[in-house]
Amino acid sequence: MSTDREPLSRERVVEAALAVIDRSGIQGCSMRAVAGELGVEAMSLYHHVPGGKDEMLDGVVAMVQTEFVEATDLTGDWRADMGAFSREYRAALSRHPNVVAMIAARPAVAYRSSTVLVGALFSAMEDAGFAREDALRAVRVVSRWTIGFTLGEASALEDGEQADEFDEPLLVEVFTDISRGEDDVFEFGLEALLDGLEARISS
Amino acid sequence: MSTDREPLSRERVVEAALAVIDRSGIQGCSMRAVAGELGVEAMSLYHHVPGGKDEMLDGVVAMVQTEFVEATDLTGDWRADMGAFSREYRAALSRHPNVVAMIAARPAVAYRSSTVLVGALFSAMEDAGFAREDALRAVRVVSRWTIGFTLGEASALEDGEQADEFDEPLLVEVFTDISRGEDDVFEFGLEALLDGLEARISS
DNA sequence: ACCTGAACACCGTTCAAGT
DNA sequence: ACCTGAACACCGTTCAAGT
Repeated sequence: MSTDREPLSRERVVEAALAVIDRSGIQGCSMRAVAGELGVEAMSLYHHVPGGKDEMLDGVVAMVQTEFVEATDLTGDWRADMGAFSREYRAALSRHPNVVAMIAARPAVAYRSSTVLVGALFSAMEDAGFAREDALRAVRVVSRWTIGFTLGEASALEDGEQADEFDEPLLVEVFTDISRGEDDVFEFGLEALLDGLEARISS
Repeated sequence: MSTDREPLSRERVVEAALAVIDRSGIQGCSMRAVAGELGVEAMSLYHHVPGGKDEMLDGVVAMVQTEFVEATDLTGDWRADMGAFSREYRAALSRHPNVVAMIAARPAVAYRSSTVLVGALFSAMEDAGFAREDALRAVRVVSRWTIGFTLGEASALEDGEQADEFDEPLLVEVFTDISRGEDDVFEFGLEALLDGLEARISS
């Protein structure tokens, strides 16, 4: 009721865009649909997002990224913190599966929104004896791994229960496995990666 | 000259679509553009790709995937083969950077096109003493890692030399590092991951 | 200042019609 | 059998006009 008359703002536009994307995917996120969500005409949006659709989608990425950054508590222990980084990242992306592909395609926006977190991770890793160069590489490796994992996860989910469609027994096994234990595979991969990184501590 | 009169076929349509995507991105890959590439009207495509644009894009993913599968020589040594899998995958995706995001969003098509390869990898890993369950997990972890890495790489490239745009010194460092050594970071991450997996051999 | 109607140059896709 | 013209219901975006 009263919210109907709330004035438009950049934040409200971006929020509405995220709501539309969560509900109907990126395909369904037209300027007209976002405007409809706000009870307004499409052309009104351009006053609050002058850069048009691109700027609006950048805003959505930044918003999801902020959600994850704020949920992540750091302890100063590099291994615990890198794990928290990856797990909270995956959790935020799982809440917005349709946004994952957008984040992957907008690394600049993503990095910008998580500077503080990444900076703290660097410190923890250097304290633990990593070379600065390796700390830089490790953060990129883990964050890309997390995005790649969550992306595959989100798409496999979307593809649905195709497992029994395949005539190849191996594929049936792979896809059955996929739909059964995403959490297990995530933890398996994350721990393997962290083990491999730990072996690279140089001091 | 003579190719102008070659009859249309599913394969020629998919080839043309890949050419358009490589040149102008997914955005630029309209049915009209692909038809133009073939000197034909948009509506003609539907006779060879009855499923429309979606089926055409599935075909593009399968074609790039096949390119990578055929380039990958296996030795029977799990670690060498897993490395070859990841490196050749990255190489094929780097040749078609605009296709990476499409592959990530179509895991079913991707798996279907690489069954033989994945099957051989499983055997090699079981021979090396991995539990079957861990071999399944490892293949998914490495393939998603490779996609995630290449995706970030392709997008960072596209974003261009934004490094000096940032006011935050940490971001400048991260982005400078990004544009300098993608190969180094890839090898660093891949070896760390393989080390972590190797530690999980159970026999 | 903030919103909008009409218009422009595009989309993917259908369907009846041409050869 | 294979290709196409015209048409439909959509896009993102601009711009002049309304309040």
